[in-house]
Amino acid sequence: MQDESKRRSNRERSEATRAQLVAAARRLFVDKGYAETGTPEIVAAAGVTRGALYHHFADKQALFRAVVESESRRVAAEIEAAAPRDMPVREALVAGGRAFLDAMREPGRTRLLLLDGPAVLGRGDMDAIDAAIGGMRSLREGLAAAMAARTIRRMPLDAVTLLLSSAYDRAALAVEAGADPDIFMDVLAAFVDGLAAPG
Amino acid sequence: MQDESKRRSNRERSEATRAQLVAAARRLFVDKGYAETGTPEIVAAAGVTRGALYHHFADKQALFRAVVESESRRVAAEIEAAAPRDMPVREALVAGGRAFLDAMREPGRTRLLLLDGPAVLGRGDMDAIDAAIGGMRSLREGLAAAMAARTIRRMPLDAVTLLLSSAYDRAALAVEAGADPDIFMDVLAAFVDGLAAPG
DNA sequence: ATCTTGCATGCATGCAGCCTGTATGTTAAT
DNA sequence: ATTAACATACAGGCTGCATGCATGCAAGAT
Repeated sequence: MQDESKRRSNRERSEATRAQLVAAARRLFVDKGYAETGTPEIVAAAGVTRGALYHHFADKQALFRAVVESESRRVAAEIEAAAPRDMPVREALVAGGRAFLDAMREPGRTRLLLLDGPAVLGRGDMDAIDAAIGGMRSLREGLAAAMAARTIRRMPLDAVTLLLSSAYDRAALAVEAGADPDIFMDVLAAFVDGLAAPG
Repeated sequence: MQDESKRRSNRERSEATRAQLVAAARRLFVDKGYAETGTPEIVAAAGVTRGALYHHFADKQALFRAVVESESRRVAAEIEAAAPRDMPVREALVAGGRAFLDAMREPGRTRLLLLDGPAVLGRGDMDAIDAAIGGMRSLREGLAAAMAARTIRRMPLDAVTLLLSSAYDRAALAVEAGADPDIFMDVLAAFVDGLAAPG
């Protein structure tokens, strides 16, 4: 076993420190919320000092943003794994929705992405993150495909995406609060089917 | 002009002080957000001291809750004025939705009720406020009437209410961000019509 | 009816603890 | 030698509480 804690390159050190900070921050932000979590607590959990934190991140909010982006990426990955692009459009929408609700049951995700995220980063920034790397991107693509295939009516794509995405978000919150996922899946499916093209 | 600033009864003093605190807090919470607004700033704007604030409210969060409840009541009042109980059910749903979007254009309401509210008070408390005194109560009643009249299908009422309410919320945010209200009204109407009972 | 007496209410001030962001110092990589 | 990666120390601000004071108020005594 050669010495692995010393003689690290700067790149390695930075990446390790950043990862530890993001991981520790995620745990604490999830457990206590953004406002109630102090940077002294975060750096203690990460095993570094506040100097390291403010070397790698501009401020506490920037660290939070890193946590949110990481989490958003994971949710999107789970959705895309469950609803690949070559799946039939309606089936993909249902499977993607189901995967989203499942992914959001991972503890802390609703708090990070749906409660603290919008309040701390602003709705505009959260929408940008969601549209770029989050689950909303998948939904938008699915709806676009469904419109192209005439599975659902042609409607303003961005507006439909935003509103449906919002309904999915609220369903995730309800499920975490103890509601039955199947009931919400059914209602969400009814929403989508209600947009079906006539004929 | 008789002396009106002195010799106030205790009740009058309390109500005046509370009202000034809530009004000043509302302005500042709207302008800068909950976290960025300090109690020294609030009491200065209200013309009182921090002692008065902590005499009337348990903490900063309790003051925020008072602001949110007041705002929620006003939104609900506007909705009920536009969609009285004796209106035909589908018409009432549309009129109520329109009134909600209009009411939410009052500056600051989206921030108070849709961004800071859930983060500061928690989704559970915000849902409780919304269901008890806010716009969600009207929506729930409208949907219940529509189901009873077979205007829309019979579905789990609470789930439908929650998801539709969430879509309306997101529409309000989009409108405030500059989107065209008519587009979102159309999409929301399509959602409701998609739930129409067959036949 | 008025007066006094005791208590509760409404509020002001000062304090203790904590947190954030920055500036400065130190060690290790390049 | 120069710079990156951190550690430490400091300044300012904020929250919640504890204490102190003045006024309203209720009830009995006169």
